[in-house]
Amino acid sequence: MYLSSSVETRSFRELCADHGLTATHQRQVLYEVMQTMPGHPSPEEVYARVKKRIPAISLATVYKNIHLFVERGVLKEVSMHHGSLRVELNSHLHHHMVCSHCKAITDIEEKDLGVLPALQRLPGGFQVERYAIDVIGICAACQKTKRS
Amino acid sequence: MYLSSSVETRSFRELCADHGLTATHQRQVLYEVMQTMPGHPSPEEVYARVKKRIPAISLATVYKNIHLFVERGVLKEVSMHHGSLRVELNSHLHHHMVCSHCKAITDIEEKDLGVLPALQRLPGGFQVERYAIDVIGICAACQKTKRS
DNA sequence: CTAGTAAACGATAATTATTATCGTTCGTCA
DNA sequence: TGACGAACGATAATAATTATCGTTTACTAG
Repeated sequence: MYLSSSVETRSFRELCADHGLTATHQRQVLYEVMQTMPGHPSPEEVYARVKKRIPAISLATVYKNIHLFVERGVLKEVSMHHGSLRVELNSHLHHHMVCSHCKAITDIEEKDLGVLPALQRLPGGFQVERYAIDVIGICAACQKTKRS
Repeated sequence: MYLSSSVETRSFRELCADHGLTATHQRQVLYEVMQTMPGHPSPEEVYARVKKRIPAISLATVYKNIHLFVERGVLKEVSMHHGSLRVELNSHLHHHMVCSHCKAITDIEEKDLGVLPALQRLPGGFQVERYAIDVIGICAACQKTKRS
């Protein structure tokens, strides 16, 4: 298995170089497939698509590369994923700061966020219940620990 | 097993009545335990605490009641949970509308949200990477389907 | 206060999602 | 081209969640 040398390939190799990734055929197909999936696919859905072009690919490879891509900023996860459901009492209005490194969740008061989005007419007759804002970044502890 | 008739119990029964739930001992303890957990506990963590007061309780009961409480608005989930990881290409700035009924995710442009939160000094030296805003509500399709 | 009935419970099997392991193959660089 | 670490594929293992089902409980009417 080898990489072709088309224009698309060249730019994919650049993308990998920019993000410190080695360029493999699997990663290229995964990336190209993602470009054809405008929604918010799950790993299984991505796997199904990639499998059409690389029938021998392993689901584990898809998972590993999705995580790598997210880590390096090529992909992002749609809502923060904490491994398990997290709940809280539905009391006063507040939002969350989530550490993208250690996944720790801290409350933040709505007023500390500054100006809030105004409730407007939203597309498609969507009936708004509430906003949930995640401020994603690196917590103080992980900043000290340096580098991921 | 029976319910005591303390003041706390009376208000818990009211809470259940308000949310259309039958008042059971397990639910009362679950609710009281949640009041002592200010963070963002997982079902397992809640289970561990509840088990101290009701050693015979089943993990399944904790899951079932957490879901019920979330459904009826007594609890809320910290980040939307889609059953599996969801990813998207990290392209232009946008956020998401999430249907709390069918969990469908739709993109929404940042400008369509109205005013955005201003980046301010955040508590604890948290270094912000980005905001992720979920507009939670009921999508048009689920509004037609009426009532959950 | 007691019986009837639907809802809730507990135990546990089953399912889903994700991660770890490990022997083989590939990509990079000298 | 050859060495070596990274990535891959297969698959076992783990973690999280849900389904099933027989028993018990809460609510209502009498």
